[in-house]
Amino acid sequence: MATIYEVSELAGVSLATVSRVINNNTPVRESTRKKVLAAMEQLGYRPNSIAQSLASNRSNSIGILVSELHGPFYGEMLTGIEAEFRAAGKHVIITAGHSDLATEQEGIEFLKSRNCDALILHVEAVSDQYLIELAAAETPFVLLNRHIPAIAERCISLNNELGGYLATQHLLQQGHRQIAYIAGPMWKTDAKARYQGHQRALAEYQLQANPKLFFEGDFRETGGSDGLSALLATKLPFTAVVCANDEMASGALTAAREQGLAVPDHFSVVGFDNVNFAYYTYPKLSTIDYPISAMGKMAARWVLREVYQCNNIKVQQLFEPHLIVRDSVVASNL
Amino acid sequence: MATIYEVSELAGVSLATVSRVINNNTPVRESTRKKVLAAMEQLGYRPNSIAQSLASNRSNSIGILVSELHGPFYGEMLTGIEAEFRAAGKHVIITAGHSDLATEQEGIEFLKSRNCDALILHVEAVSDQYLIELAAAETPFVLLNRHIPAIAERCISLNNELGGYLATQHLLQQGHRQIAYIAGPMWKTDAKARYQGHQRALAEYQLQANPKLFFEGDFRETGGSDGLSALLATKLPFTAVVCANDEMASGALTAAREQGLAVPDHFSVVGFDNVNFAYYTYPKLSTIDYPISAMGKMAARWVLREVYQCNNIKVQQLFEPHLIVRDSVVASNL
DNA sequence: AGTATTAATGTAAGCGCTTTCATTTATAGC
DNA sequence: GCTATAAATGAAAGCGCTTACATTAATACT
Repeated sequence: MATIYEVSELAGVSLATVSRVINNNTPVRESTRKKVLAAMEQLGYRPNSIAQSLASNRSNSIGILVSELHGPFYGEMLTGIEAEFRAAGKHVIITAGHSDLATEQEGIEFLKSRNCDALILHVEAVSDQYLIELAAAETPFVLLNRHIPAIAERCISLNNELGGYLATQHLLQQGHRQIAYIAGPMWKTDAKARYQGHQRALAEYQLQANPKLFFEGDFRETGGSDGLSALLATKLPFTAVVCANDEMASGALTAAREQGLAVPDHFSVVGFDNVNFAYYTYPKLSTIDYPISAMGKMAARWVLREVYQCNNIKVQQLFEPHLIVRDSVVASNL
Repeated sequence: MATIYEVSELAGVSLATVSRVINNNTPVRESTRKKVLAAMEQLGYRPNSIAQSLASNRSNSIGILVSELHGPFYGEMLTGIEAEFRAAGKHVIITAGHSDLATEQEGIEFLKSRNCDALILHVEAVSDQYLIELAAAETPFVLLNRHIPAIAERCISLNNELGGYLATQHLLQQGHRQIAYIAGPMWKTDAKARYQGHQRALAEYQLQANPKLFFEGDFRETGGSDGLSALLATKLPFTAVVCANDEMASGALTAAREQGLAVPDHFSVVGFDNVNFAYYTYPKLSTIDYPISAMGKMAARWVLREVYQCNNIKVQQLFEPHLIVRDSVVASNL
């Protein structure tokens, strides 16, 4: 593979001149430029981005650390981010942290060691303190779906509490009073905040969450189907279930069907996230819209503005969820 | 950030000795090693993988080019690959080609320029010739879900024709004779092969595909719902629909429901891929299992064997699909 | 034509590491 | 203690590019 040395020899110019043509950032006489470009073409020369990165301490790439690579939520997040950067001529380097402390830290180190110009971090296990210290280091990063007040300027997040509130408020407005809840893992900030919103909505109707109608799930379909089975096993009556995400809601729908119960005839169901398949469940799922693709784009724009000085970009950092009413909720007939 | 120069000064040894400790591949006296490790710890030294890559012409990373970042198919593929490499201490660099010729070529160039030790390519737009020429170059790569005879040793693929055959054979065995077909984009090799299998199964029953009961979809839900609407609009009777993938099957299920038709009561439906949500559709989808996660792992193992000399690894290159019978097919009552 | 100023280009030294070959140190045998 | 051999370590030259500063060439003005 030809190097800049061979191009400079063939074109009859210096290394610096070839580099100026590659980067097109300082003046080069047009006739000289043509000579250099012809030499590159003839030699099939491609700049070595590893050497460029070492020499310039830049890499024109952004590292993205997500919890998982599968599932509609992450797919939409990554698609939103990658589309924004592709339009800006940047590449992304994606790695997964699997909600595990050591793996998340290794992922961050890997991306730093690749000399990424910036990181987009969707991390759950590393501590706030770790991220505050990382913010004091050189590589800029933006946090997706997590809010840390000490570094608020680097956070793109959703008001999860409001989302939990809207889900339950919708059911209360439909007359429901006995509402079950299938939560995400409660060590997760977003799972906790959604439940807090649920409790706030109940409090407005002088109601309290019944701990016997609460199941701590895992944000997966199996968490939803296990959760519904557990709730039914209590024999306690309920007319609605709030699930802390759509995947568990989907699992709950399947479990209900398997036990011969019709949604929303027997009870209503609300999810959270509005991921793509929510439209295709049967019945179509009422849910809380989580604009993750838009948030992903916004994280990308934050990087373009802060790191690449694209100064005419506006960045929204706090997102508000809103209710999507489909077919899985009906008025309570009690 | 400390460099190898500062470590060598603090430890009182040469650069080469520090490098030997970093790589742990040539002898270093134990007392020397301890001195160097202590210096690294004190300085918070982290090797710069950009410089390592330039100096050694290796990167300990594998580039993966997939068509999309969203959707269950790609999520499972990426998860399978990444899990295998994470177990081997390697990192992956993921980029998307979006089934577009220029974007796929840019993606390959990007991954090559990152000095990836190998590439895993799920590409659809670049030509066989392009890939044959790439095979003659330095960077090793393995193709996922594509078979090119000239470079067969680098291909991990599924027998798509057999999959199409099994889907239709199942319906024929259930007594169906009027079978509609919603295809993928027919320029795609896998879409074409699946339809060829469909035709082969029909031929065994002295039947021919009815061009009026054929719709060319796009492998997306909308292709399935549009396809079903188009098929119903023909007013021609059919008792079953084969969809060339599960996402279109899901769209077909939804479109049927929207037109007040019950699956499988009104007609049966078979999909292809067996992606995760096929289990959660209503009714549960009969489909053709496409072991994409296993194939992803196999591609990773190919790289570990061919590039990293992990010689006790067996690699299966041709995968056979098989039928998954769930609830969306019943016997034809004609 | 000469001089001053500006534009274009060249020189050379890294960037942070690896690795080959040379040198030094340690060890074994007599 | 001396010599031969082996082990450990050091010196130095890149890997492919960028870029600061110096030099050369071009241009404008008198």
